[in-house]
Amino acid sequence: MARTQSTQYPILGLLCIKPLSGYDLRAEIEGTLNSFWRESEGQIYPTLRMLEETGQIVRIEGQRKQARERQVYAITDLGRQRLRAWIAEEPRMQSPRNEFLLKVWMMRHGPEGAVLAHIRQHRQQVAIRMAAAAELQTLVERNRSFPDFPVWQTLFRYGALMREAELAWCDETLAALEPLERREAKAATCTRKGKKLIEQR
Amino acid sequence: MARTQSTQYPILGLLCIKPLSGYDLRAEIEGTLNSFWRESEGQIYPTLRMLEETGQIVRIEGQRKQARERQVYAITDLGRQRLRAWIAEEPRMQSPRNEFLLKVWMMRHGPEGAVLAHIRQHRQQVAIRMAAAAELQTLVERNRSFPDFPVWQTLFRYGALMREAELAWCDETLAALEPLERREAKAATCTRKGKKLIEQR
DNA sequence: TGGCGCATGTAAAGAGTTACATGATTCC
DNA sequence: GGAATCATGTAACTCTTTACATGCGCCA
Repeated sequence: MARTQSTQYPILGLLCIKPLSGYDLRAEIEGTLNSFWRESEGQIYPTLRMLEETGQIVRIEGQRKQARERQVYAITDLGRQRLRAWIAEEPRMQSPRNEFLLKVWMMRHGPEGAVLAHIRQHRQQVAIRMAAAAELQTLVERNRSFPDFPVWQTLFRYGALMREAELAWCDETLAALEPLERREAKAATCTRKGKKLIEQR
Repeated sequence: MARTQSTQYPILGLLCIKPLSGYDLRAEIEGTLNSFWRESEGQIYPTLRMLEETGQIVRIEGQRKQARERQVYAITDLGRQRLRAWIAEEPRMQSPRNEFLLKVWMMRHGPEGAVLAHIRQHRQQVAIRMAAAAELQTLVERNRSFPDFPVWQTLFRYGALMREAELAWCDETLAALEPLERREAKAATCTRKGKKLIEQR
């Protein structure tokens, strides 16, 4: 048995705000939840069908008569109930799988400077996300009166704190490891030269 | 097509340090990589076999004659080469899937106080991990002369920075949301009473 | 002799990714 | 008429999880 499916919950959560189509859901997850949730295309439509079959959502627009007609779904009381129960459960901690840090950990087994380049690029990507988040936040600021506004604020804050910490780490680490790698690169070059000489004998 | 398998790389990385058995690998990943990598039990042994078949590791102890005999593996030049190539590739960013933050985002759709309780528990777990990391760090401090020591230091630092930010966020958020939820709980109680009266009519 | 830790493995099932196929509508 | 965007969906594949099976050696 694999773990239980989690795709359904962000869908139910979004439908709590207002009825949406599969396409909308995808855009919404991509656009506003993307800092802490991702959903792959091939997962949304089957999940919508499952949720409809189990009575947690209903189709309120589009009868699937015409092909590719826009289907809009709304959450039902049962759906709201299920979501409520899930929220109350203790969240399963995402066991992390961070390729970036794994590569940092192994940096001495990779080509010279490769991981330092990864760190520099990571720093840049974080900076870009930071700017994007700031932009999104100013957009959301207009809905100050929305009841979810305070919670959204805390999530922006979460992202900001993490990204700040990440940037600080990148700077620290580059400062600490760049001179080190340069020194080792020199040493390695010497060794290689030495080896070559020996092999040439 | 799913993404390419990543289990093999932490295994190769650990075997770069010294030869290990499947059991050791599991313990090592659980014990020292656990802040940024996880590996499920059922994945290690099949991966070891695959790596052996493709010549990236070799068995240097245990002939599989006796059942359940300890099998120790060492990395080969080919394995080292493959690992090197993988490290040089740009790391794929982990698209996040954070149930905890998803529940925070939906907190108004869950039972009163449930998510605040999650946040309090989260804070506690982070504090525990913080202490565990500090302990591990003092242990590692003894190997100052080890060539990987500077890199390990930066990884400890990464964990410390993230956990600090996480704790700060928990405190901030609890301070911001606790009074809010109390106020809303009161309002909701009034509403419910009102509804009941109406239904009793 | 019975329990615990070391140790290696297998099987089933489902979750999730990727890539592709198809068609409607809008706008130039 | 054609390109871009909106929109729904399927198929193949494989990774990962979970739970279980097996057996050795130690030691109280």
